[in-house]
Amino acid sequence: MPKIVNHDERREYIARVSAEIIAEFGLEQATIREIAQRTGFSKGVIEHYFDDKDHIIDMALAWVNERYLQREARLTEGKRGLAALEARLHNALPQTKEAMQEWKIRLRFWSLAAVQNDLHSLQGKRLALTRERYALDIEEAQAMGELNSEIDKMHAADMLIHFVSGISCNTLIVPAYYNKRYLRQIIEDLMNDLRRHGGNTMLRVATDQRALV
Amino acid sequence: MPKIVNHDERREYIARVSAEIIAEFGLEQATIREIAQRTGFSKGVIEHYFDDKDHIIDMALAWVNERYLQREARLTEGKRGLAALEARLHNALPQTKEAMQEWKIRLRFWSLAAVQNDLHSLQGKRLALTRERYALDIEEAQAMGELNSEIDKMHAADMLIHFVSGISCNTLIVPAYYNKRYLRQIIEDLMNDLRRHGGNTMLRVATDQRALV
Amino acid sequence: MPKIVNHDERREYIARVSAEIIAEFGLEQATIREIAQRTGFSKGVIEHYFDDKDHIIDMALAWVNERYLQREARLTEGKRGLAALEARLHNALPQTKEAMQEWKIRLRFWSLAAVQNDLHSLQGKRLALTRERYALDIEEAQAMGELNSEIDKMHAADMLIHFVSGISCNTLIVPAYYNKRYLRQIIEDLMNDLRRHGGNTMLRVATDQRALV
Amino acid sequence: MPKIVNHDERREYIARVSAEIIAEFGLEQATIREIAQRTGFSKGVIEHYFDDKDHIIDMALAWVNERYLQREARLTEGKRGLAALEARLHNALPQTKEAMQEWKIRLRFWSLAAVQNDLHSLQGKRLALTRERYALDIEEAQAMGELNSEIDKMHAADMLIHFVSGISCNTLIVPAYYNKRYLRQIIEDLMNDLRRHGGNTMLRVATDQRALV
DNA sequence: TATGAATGAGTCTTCATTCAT
DNA sequence: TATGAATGAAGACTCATTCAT
Repeated sequence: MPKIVNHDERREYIARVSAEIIAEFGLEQATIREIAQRTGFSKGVIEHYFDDKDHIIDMALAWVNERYLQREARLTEGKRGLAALEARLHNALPQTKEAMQEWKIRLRFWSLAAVQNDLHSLQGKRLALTRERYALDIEEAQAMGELNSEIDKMHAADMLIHFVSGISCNTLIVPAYYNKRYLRQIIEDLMNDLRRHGGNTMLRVATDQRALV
Repeated sequence: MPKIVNHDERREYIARVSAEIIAEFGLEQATIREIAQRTGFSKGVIEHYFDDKDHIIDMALAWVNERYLQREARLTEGKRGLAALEARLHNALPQTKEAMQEWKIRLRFWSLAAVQNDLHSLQGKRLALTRERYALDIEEAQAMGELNSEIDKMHAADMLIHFVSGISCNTLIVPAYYNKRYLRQIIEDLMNDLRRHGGNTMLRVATDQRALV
Repeated sequence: MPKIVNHDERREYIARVSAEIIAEFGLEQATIREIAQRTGFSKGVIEHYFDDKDHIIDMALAWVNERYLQREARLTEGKRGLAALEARLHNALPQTKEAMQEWKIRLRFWSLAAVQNDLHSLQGKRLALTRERYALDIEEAQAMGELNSEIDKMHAADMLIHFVSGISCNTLIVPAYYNKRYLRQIIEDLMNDLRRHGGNTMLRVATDQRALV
Repeated sequence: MPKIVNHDERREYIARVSAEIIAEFGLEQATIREIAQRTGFSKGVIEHYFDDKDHIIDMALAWVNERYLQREARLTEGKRGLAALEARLHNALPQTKEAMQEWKIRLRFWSLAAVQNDLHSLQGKRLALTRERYALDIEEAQAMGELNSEIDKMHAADMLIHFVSGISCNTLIVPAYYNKRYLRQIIEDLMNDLRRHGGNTMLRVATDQRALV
């Protein structure tokens, strides 16, 4: 009998290492050789667990998304309405090494999806799921009287997503400017605005703040 | 007597073609051979005008940004305050083939900058310039009484940039969902909100609207 | 207590499956992995019964030849002279799925033997045996008065073998042209010629000649 | 200006060397690296002149066929009827190093075509052309009174092709048995038979038959 | 100034084979 | 006896870059 290996575990491990390489050096550097070296396996082993390079890359992205979702689930556990929304935002923005890593990978795949139409449907599904989660928070917040009930939850969810996407992208490319304090403050402002004015203003949130940078 | 050629013109031409390839097929497909073929020049000529491949790519990005800025200048000419801001937003969002192309390239470079720290300063400068232009519109709008004077112009400009970045990214990867009508509506909503409430609400903007998609 | 397995049976089974793969997809596709998958055995088992890949391939060819010979024996049973010869020809030509398969494999090994001198002796022996069987039919036909006794049986056998080889090769590579009806007709013509003219023809040409080899 | 290179010439050279490798060691050994080494070019040069490996192999086969045809044209020049046919047969059979080489390559491609249906049409065309050339000789021989006019020229041509194919295959795999003397004798016998009996034999069998195809 | 010939490093992928379990 | 994990060599192919002409 051969050595017993947990395939899923190993696949996950390889996917994780691949994700790390992508986040640290870029997709181009995530060669099979590099992955083999960093995992400590030989090239053949990598092939053993994955059909081809694309498969590895897909799994790396899936792994990152999965980690992101699990963290979100953990952080929002027991929370509802604005509290859940706040946790969700904190989890999404690149405030930690992990989230930063996720955004680097996500951004790389976005740039891929931008020129490969066959990826639109996959990205569309992922986005729709995220929108649903945000919308649910808003809906609950409305039910709990935390938010103005006139707000269109789907649209608001979309706005939040755009916001999160934009901030995160800009944080990645100019991290010195949009630092952790900035991100924390943004979320705090946003939540304060939502709590105090029921979802008014967004643009005004920073008026009573000191310089951020 | 050597043939007279306009170096800058040729350089620009090559940069433009490179940008087109990147936007259409991705950075990976923008090989020197492909660029040579599409421009009609030989590989040697390409090299003659550029140090190496990175140089070509840099110029392609610069060319795209230049085109974007010139278009913005043209569209905002004679406008001030919210009118200028509106023109700026219209110009930025991927509503046209050109803007779409620009975002595809921009996104690709962001994903590069996300893993190459040496690009941060360049991107930071570009971002700062954009922020300035937005902030100036806001300042003028405040001076003209169009906007609440309590608004922090730099922060508001940042918020707008995040917004624009996020919407544009999402449009690129799920263009069927975030279509042109959606983009137009978003800008209209935003401007209405700014005009009516002096910069309140953002999240509420869509409550009195029909479904967007 | 070890599991009891019939080694020869298993070896034959593996050889048969390998032969099928070779006939259907070519020798290159007959990888150990593919053979393992098709047989349902693990790669290790395959190796256990065969020294290496060459061994498998050799056995596949041997298996095909064995099947061919057994079918010939069955079809010629109780027949002598021209009747036996006719059955032999029918059995050899690629008129059935099986014979077609055999020729595909044979052809592949011929192309191997053509560049590997160490295979000449093996192929020479196989050919000699075939020549013997054909020659025996001719000898019996002569004894029975079916064929002109002046015919050199070895030479005639050779001619028939060349004929069969050539027709079969051409049938493999242009099956639409040399279809089953064509093959049937060829054999019929040949037998008619032999029966009517006693082989005064192609087969007789060498009768007044010295030994050739 | 770069070095001027005659592309066709170089392509032909590479094709020739590839053909030599195939004939000497087999198709599998005709790797790009080997071809590069034997031609004295680098791997990149090979790529420069050919789209991919298949292209090289195709050209190698084409080159061999071309050489064969040109030699045939040279040898049959000024000849008609049976004289031309005899020259054609002499040219085809593997009596020389060159012809031997050609058959090795031809055989390898036949074994490929046997399992790749997409090659049937190509092989069919080549075969048809050969059949035409043989048929023309026969037609002229009939016109000149050398051959029985009842002979169906297309069928006779086919028979000759089968014969040539079969003899050549067998010569390749058992060259010690079917040596040059054997081949020479075979042709002599065949021609004698045709001259003396007007082809009342093998070639005539189908005359009183319906169309076969 | 311009060409494209030439190079060789690097990529993914396939595979026979070995071997620990 | 049996499994499949692991290895590493070798294949085709792509590409930026160099350089003679």
